[in-house]
Amino acid sequence: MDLKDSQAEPTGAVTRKSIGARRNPASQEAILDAAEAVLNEGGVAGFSIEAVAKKARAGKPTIYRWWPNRTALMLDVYRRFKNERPFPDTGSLRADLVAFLDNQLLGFWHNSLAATVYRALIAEAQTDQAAADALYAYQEGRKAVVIQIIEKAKLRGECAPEVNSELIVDLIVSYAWHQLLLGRVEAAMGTIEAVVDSVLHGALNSTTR
Amino acid sequence: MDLKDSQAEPTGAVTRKSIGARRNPASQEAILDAAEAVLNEGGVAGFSIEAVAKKARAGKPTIYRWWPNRTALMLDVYRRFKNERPFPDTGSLRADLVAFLDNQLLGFWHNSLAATVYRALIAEAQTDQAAADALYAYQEGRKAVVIQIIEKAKLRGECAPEVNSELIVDLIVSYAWHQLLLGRVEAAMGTIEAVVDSVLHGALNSTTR
Amino acid sequence: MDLKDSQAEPTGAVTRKSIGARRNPASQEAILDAAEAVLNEGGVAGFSIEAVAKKARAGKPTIYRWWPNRTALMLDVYRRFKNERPFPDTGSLRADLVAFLDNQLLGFWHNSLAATVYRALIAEAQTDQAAADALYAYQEGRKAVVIQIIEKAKLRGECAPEVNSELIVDLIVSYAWHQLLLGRVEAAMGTIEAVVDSVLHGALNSTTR
Amino acid sequence: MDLKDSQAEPTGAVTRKSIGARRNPASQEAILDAAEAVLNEGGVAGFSIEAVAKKARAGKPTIYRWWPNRTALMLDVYRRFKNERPFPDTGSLRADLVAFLDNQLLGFWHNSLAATVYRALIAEAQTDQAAADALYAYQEGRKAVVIQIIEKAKLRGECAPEVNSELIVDLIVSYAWHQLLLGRVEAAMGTIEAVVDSVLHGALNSTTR
DNA sequence: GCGTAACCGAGACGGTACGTCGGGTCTTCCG
DNA sequence: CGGAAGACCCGACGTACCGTCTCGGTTACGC
Repeated sequence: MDLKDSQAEPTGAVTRKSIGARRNPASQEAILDAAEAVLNEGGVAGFSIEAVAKKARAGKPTIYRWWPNRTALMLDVYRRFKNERPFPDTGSLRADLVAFLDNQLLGFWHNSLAATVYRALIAEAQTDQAAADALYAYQEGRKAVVIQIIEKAKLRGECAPEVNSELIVDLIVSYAWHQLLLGRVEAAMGTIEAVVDSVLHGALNSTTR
Repeated sequence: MDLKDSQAEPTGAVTRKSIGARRNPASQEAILDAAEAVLNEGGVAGFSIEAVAKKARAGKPTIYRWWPNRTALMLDVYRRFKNERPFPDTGSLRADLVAFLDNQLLGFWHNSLAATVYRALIAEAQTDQAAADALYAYQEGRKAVVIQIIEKAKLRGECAPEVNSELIVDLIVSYAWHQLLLGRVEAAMGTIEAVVDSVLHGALNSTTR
Repeated sequence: MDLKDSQAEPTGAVTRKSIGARRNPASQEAILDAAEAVLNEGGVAGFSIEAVAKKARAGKPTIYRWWPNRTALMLDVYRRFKNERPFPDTGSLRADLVAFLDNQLLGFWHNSLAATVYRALIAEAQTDQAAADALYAYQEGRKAVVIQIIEKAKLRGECAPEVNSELIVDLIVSYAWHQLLLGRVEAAMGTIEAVVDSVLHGALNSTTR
Repeated sequence: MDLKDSQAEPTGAVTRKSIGARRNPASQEAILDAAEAVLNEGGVAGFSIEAVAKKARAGKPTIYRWWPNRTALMLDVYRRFKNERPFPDTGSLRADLVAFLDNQLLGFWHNSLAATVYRALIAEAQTDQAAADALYAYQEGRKAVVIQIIEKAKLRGECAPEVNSELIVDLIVSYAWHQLLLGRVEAAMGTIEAVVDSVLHGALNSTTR
């Protein structure tokens, strides 16, 4: 957001030449910047390799050389957003799950281009198996961190030992996806604590258990 | 599934003429049949108005006359699948939720063209606001039934009164969507009971509450 | 040459719609006009389907629908030039051959876009067998007329009966091609009579025969 | 035709390193060999600098360093074919012209890669002025030899003194070009003597002169 | 009972974007 | 400095669909 102003519009002065028989990082940056800008301006529709190439002042073959399809490019754009906000592990499972849902999912998507990109990625994955695989792999990595946190909570005795950690994470991630895909991220921000409490306490009447 | 064999392949003999200044039901049927067939053969990708028109031996304007865009057409295709399987209300919340997840969601999608269509619809909704609205409205109607069931469980004392019914339904629907969108419906079939139990009992260690 | 002014530059007002499920002559005219204009402006290099489509305000698929490749399009452009100048048959073989070389070949190419197009066609035929075939067929038709004239001269006794008429025509056409391909049409204009005389009288010293 | 076997297919073992700050003849040979091979395999179409570079295991800049464009490279390829077959000067104009047409032109092109290269050169010259100039110069040199022979025939009294020698040569060369460009070299082989006789005796009925 | 309005199949139209190919330039790294 | 390598920008290729349009023909309805 700070140094891509020159590529935001093709000014004619930013032409990048080859720097020899190796990948030119400036071009890759410019392409990712342009992809981001295109998504920002035109939304998911209107995202095309052609538009990105034009905005980046790059040739289409240069894009196809490094990203096999638009999905891969979008995934890279998304990865650049990967916030490095601290993921606390506070010692409280509830606080951790709230932070997960807030910082890493809904809150990360809220008011952010990231939501647009991720929605597009999921849409793409419905059509393109490669996209689906990439998305799945990416997501498994994200989930693993939270699974570890739940396992720690089990050791602390905070969490029931028979609980399937992955299932818990899935429930939370699923909820976030669902709201994202229905365009209800903002509304869902207010439900974060209620969701976590639901997942933690369950629906049954504890007096009757 | 029973009377569309003749349109499955354009045999040349099925040409439908106009029946006057009114909608020809045969054409509409043929178009929906063709749309279904195209989805069956080519998956979500490969679904194009052009392909449907060709398969249905219909003109493109005939399609556009009755469905404003491909999303509307797909939604109609999906509606034809709307299963009328009994939705029991057995008196047991757990059994009802399992049935919901099984009959209405994952099990309905399992081994079915419905999954393909629904995935496509969700993908479409990411781009097309009209699709998103239609999808949202459709889904709200489906959720309402289950919300009522939970409310009944509250009255029975089976479910805690402070529970947000919609949230519970959302958790279950979200889980199903998530698995659908990742192409993991089959695998998810085996987790149905675990999911319902998770939602019902929560993750916390009940001995420490 | 008379009614294509509006298409010469895309003015925005000339958009041609479909006129139903059949070829739109206006589009074909506009495309040929545009092709001619592109050749006029950019020469043979710079002639691209893309440029023609842009200039004609036509979609590329519309061009490809009717002309399988750029060669076919160029050939059609050339055909439009086919001058309908009278081809005399004056009763004098020499005068007729001079007129052929002058009106139909070198003179036709002189100071004309036709030369550019024909050179490009010949060049294209070296690469593309379809172009070669089309060119050959076109040329055979043109030659046939002159062969008939020579045959008449034979009947008049003006031409030796053992002469191979086609060979005579070939010599003259070949000479014209050669000069065209070397870009020497203008210079060759001055040699027309000498060439015809050479072909008619031969090189041998008649006193020694 | 004898030492280029190793470059015919890039075997991986033939990489030529630099030999210091001067032109590496092996590379030049390899490039010409590769160009020839590419022409042989893919014909005129399919001849690209890229293909030659790949086949020769050379970098594109190495080619561009020594040949300004593809035309120059093709011209060099053609020059390597310059046959040194004896050009007789038998003392008979007819025999000499037949030999010229046979040995140097049609017969040289017959069943030969030379035809392919020469056709490509002519095609290139239609687009590229430099190619046209080079081709013209090359051809003038070839013609000069035959012009001398005709001049000798004039001195012998065999040829009419008022005849334009260059024109005679042009007629013959033109005929050969024409047949070459239409891909009719083989068929034209059988017309060689008839052509020469036509040029020598002319078409007019000698009894009426 | 006859004109007309709306439907139907068909397919051309102007477009946008796709993913690929090759052109000619440039730069690095190695010898 | 020569040469291999290959990335770079660019422009054109030929294809697939989009959504619109007009056609010629076919009923059924309303005047």
